Amino acid sequence: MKKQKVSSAVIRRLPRYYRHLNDLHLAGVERISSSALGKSMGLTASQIRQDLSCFGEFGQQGYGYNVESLRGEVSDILGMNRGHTAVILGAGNLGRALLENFHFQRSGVTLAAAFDVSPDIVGRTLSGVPVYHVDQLEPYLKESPASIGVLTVPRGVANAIAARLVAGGVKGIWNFTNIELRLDSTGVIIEDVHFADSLLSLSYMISEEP
Amino acid sequence: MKKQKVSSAVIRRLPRYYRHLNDLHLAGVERISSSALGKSMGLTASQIRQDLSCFGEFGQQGYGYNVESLRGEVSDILGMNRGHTAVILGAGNLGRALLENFHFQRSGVTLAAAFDVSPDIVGRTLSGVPVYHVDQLEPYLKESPASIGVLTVPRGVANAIAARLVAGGVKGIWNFTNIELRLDSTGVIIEDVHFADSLLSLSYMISEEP
DNA sequence: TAGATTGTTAATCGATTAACAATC
DNA sequence: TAGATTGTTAATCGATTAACAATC
Repeated sequence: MKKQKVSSAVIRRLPRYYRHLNDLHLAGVERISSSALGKSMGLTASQIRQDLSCFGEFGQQGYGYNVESLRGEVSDILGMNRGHTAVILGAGNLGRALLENFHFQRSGVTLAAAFDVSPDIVGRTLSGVPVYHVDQLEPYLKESPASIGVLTVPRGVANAIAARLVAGGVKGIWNFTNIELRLDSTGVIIEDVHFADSLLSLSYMISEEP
Repeated sequence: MKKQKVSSAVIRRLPRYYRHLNDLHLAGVERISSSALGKSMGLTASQIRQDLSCFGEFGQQGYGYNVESLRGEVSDILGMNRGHTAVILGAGNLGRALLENFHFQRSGVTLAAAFDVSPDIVGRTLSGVPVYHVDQLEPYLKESPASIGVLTVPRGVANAIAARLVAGGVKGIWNFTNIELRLDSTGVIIEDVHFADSLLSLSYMISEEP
């Protein structure tokens, strides 16, 4: 087990490893070599072995990797078994789509509550998740700490709500607003999902040749 | 103007440049140097000049860059003025959230139509966008070509619908399903938005220290 | 003119790939 | 045992940073 900083390129590949290993497991595959896994993922065998070696020695010479046990290792590495909990801030269209459709539990995260300001939904329960008024955020987090805040509020209040989440003790913010949060030096991790950036990259790639 | 392949690292930064330049413009800033822009974006001045030099010479010694004109250049590079059109496949929760909330036009893309199978919404118009039955996809695209297909259908039908989009002539697929589409050698670009991967990366990053 | 800042070339750094001894 | 495949070290490749002449 090495104890050097893991590069962000590796971190970005870990969820893909998990996804592929899970699919292989569901398909009944028991063992796989780095070269076979590489072929199916579009990576080199070298890269896979190099990546995994950041975290331990999971394979066996002459055999390869046991799919189920490697999947377990990767899920541990990803923190899927840490019992992370999340709260959603903003139950508008996008917040609700996530709440009702995205399977947090499949990533090992328990979605515990949602917060909004609209009287139409505050007090209701959506897909088993209670919706509270944003005023209740601080007392709620005091009682039920959460490690992740999902930010799906309007642009204008994003930074203010983010600051309250940080004060409330979350460790990470999953940011769906299209602004860049400024929370320097708080140690809180921000993971951005910038739809517009993604669409613009696609636009660039399909625009190249005439 | 160099004519060498632009690395994907640069492509990923282009939308951020656009976003920052747009904000600066809206804030009334007229000119900016690479070092000032770098400071505000968390990049080195060198990197910004290096990135921009892939596409042309947009600055002036001793002065820097004109914000408005550089914003225009970047929007051209990104293909925002190419008149791209998009269709959404799948008007369930996520598809509808995109349709009703995401401002395609701000990325220079016109959202022309949505397709679904549910009798509840086929035939309706949501946020000005007509919803047709998926059966109509082929005749629709023949009549009104689209460059981008937004894929928000259930996992099970994703590959089949993607293939139909490709056959219908789209140049890119904005993929929100959590599978990896296999469209090798069609030349169609796939841009993935994998929520689960993003959340798992965040989970990893907040799980490191005990 | 003097100061500022570019575009570009060279140097450095980091990530990917290749090679191979170890060993199941 | 022989074949397969690992983990790791070394080589290569690419991306970022630094330096600087050119020039507004």
